[in-house]
Amino acid sequence: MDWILHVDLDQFIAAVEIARHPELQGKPVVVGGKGDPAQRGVVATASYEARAFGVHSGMPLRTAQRKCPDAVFLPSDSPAYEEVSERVMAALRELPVVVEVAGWDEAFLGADTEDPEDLARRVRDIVRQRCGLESSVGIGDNKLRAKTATGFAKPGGIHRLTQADWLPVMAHRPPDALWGIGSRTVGKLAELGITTVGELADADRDRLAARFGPTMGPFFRVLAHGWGDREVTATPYVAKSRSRETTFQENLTGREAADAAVRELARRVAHDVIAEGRPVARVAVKVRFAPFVTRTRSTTLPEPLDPAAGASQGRDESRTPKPAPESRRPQSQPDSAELSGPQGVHEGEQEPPVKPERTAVGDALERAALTVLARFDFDRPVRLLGVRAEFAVSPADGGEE
DNA sequence: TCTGGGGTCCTAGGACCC
DNA sequence: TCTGGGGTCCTAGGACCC
Repeated sequence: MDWILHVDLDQFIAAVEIARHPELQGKPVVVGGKGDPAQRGVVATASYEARAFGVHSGMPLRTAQRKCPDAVFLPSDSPAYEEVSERVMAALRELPVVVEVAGWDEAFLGADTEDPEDLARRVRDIVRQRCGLESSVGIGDNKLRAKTATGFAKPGGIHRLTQADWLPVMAHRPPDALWGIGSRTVGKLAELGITTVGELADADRDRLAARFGPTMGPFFRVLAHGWGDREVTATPYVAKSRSRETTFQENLTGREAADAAVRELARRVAHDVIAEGRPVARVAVKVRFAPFVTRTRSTTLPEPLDPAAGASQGRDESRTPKPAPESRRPQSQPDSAELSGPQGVHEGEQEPPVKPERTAVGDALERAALTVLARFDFDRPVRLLGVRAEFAVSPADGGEE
């Protein structure tokens, strides 16, 4: 029989840090931001010992320190987590299952087995043996139920949830117990008199459609019944966009500071885009003004900017005074490595992760981002800036679906 | 609770075209 | 001149997830 398993690593990021700092075992550990609770940043993951003090993901580091003054604070080190994550996924692929990666610390497994609990034990064993990490496994007859089951399995357990026990288990819970419903939707549902999964399952489709739109409304009802997708695919995930953003330790004031910061971000995005080698169709800029108002503006490039195609790109030639220094051919190896002037690094700002090399794609992305940025008013202090590049949809994977 | 960083998908209005 | 209807693209914003 076909089953779907959902594996989720327990306190993943904290567990990776504890594995390489064994002296932290058993202590409250909080990972996030730059690891300095005095600075702006939020908790990425807290160890179970820290959670006992009320610390949880998304909480400002400052707050976490107030709740748990003895916690050890560590900076977030994404390359390290990525590497461990890949080892975990490789371990899972040793089993007779189809592995669909669903994030750094989770995956869906498709399996044909008569004993899914036994398979789940083997999953936990192999992840522990190969990577030294604990995990929890949900078993279901579709992805939603497997994923939901994992919540009941944690920490370090196994739980099965199917059609037969979905409503008995879920009906009395609030709607945000459902994967895909968050606090905003809970509020709007409450206005309709819907406060539980059971009530949502019985709600009128048309009423939901009128409130949430023709797709989302009926979808919420479907979720409440625990209905969903059973397809597990090993096809690697292909990103639709790449972005970089920074929250400044001190708010920025004035257009010039914003220009400099956006240049730097555009260079970093260009670096990622070049590594990907796929054409960019749109460029967006995000500005978060103090206190916390976020605005996004974007532009479709006159023609897709192709890192594999050398010069000519992006911005309308008419208004770019000089032709971009052509970075001809090998896109993975940019030519003249030259810093872009007194690049706008502010006070305590970021480690420069990659030297901003000058490339045709970088130049074009920078110009486009600056043009979009120029459409904002800078009458308020800025706490965050971001630049995003959206890839052109290739005919091959585009169109349908 | 003074709120990170990296993503995805849906909605809705306006422009534009036939 | 008081006026239709449909399709598609572009843009901004909202919501959610890890």
